[in-house]
Amino acid sequence: MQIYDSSKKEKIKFIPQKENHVSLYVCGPTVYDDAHLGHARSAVAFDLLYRVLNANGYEVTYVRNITDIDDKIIKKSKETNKDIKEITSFYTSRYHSDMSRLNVYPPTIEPKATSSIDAMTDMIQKLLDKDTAYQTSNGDIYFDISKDEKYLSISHKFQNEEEKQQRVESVEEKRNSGDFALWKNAKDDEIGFDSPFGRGRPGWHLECSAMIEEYLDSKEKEFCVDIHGGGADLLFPHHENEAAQTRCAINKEIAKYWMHNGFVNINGEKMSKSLGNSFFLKDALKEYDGEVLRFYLLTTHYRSNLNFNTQDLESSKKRLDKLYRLKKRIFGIEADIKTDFQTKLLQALNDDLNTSKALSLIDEFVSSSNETLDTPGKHKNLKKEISSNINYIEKVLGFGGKNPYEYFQSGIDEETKQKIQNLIKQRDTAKKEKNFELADKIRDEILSFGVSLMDTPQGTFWEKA
RNA sequence: GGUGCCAUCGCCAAGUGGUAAGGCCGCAGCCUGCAAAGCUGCUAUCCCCGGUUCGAAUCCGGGUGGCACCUCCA
Repeated sequence: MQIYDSSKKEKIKFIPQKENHVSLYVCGPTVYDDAHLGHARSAVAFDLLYRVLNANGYEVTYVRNITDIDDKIIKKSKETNKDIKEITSFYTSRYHSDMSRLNVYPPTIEPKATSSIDAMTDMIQKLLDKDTAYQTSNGDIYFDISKDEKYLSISHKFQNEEEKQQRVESVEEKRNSGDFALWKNAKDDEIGFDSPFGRGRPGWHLECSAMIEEYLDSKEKEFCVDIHGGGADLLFPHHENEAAQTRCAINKEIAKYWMHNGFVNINGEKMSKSLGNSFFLKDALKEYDGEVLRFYLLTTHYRSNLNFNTQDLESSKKRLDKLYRLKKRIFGIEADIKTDFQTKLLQALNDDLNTSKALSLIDEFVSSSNETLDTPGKHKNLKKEISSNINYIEKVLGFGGKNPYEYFQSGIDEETKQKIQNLIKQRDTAKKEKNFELADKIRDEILSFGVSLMDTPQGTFWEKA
């Protein structure tokens, strides 16, 4: 496999530290609201990586955290007058159900920040002991970036002398303007955890370093994890700070490879809460099947930005529809045959997850399969190959696994389905009697349910339009 | 202001030195009672200007335009 390392800024051969085993850590969501498409993009991108690693025969330990203590959560708690725990458990389960709609596998381990407080305070203690961290008079603890010689080596952010010496007025006791909080002292009524340094809560960057050490660190190896991933906006300062903490606390680099996914843009601008242009995944899921959204998110290479628009989403739906129509044609046939197509598909994905290439291979596979199926004959072998290929597509790309009839009829209630079936029978009768005028009239009626009809030698089928 | 990414057909999008994949849309045809679905065919010289090279969308230099990070952010 080749992957693009966003810290080295080049595509390089992927070699895990342990043979046949990969440790993967991805920054997960802060659970204070529903997930938007951007969260979905990141989850889908790394789910794809997870699947492709598996397809290459690696055993993968995949950790994705849940940030369940944070200023935004506290804010939400105050606004809604709800307990923090209530908010975080609610949005965690919402996140899980949204992601499962997108066929995103659960990670191997999904630790919560609040469950790793001890690991975090241990790390802070190590940093305090080395004077790489310091406590201010109000009880907050900061990381001193000047103590880390390799600071900025991950993001390559340039900081000039002026900037380095510049003090942020609000925190006068900070040694360097770039110093970041490891521990925030709890004010009177705020939520807090007891620690050797007083009651408080951890800084955001700290949890990933602590969790990686707790769950993934291969002690005897050079790097804590093989791959560390997240959204491109996390490269700086989040990942830079994580790396600094780990480097200074336990004297090793946190990750061998860094991978960052691009954004979902709306009208050319990054989708974000603060810009007010985000929309919830759950709303998109009302209109489109989760697999359509997943397919759409995969049309653009994970590192590029994806400019959201419904025209392209529609185009993705049509491409996925075609795969499912092919699946209908071989319905009932199950097989597991190795094919050239599968090799090519994996090859494309092994090249830094080239999904555009992979998807184009699928289009060609669907088209050529249909072409052959259109010629007279039983095509028994071909059908087995098609079935195997679709199963493989589901395995590595995460779509195409549904029952094709259910896929096309999802969102239509039973009563309507029954009505449609009855009308189809009436139309069949009219057709047999060559009463095409009536048949067409009935078809118009059926179409008004928002479905389309197709007459085949096997009978008349309908699909949600 | 500092740092970085990007610019390929109406739309989406691969290709990163050897003569432009694929999809959507559109047009024509086959099939069909008519449709739908499916199939076939047709549609670009790669933002601009220089340079390197036998050869560049691909490398270098200079423009222009867009976006991101530097503050919470997938």
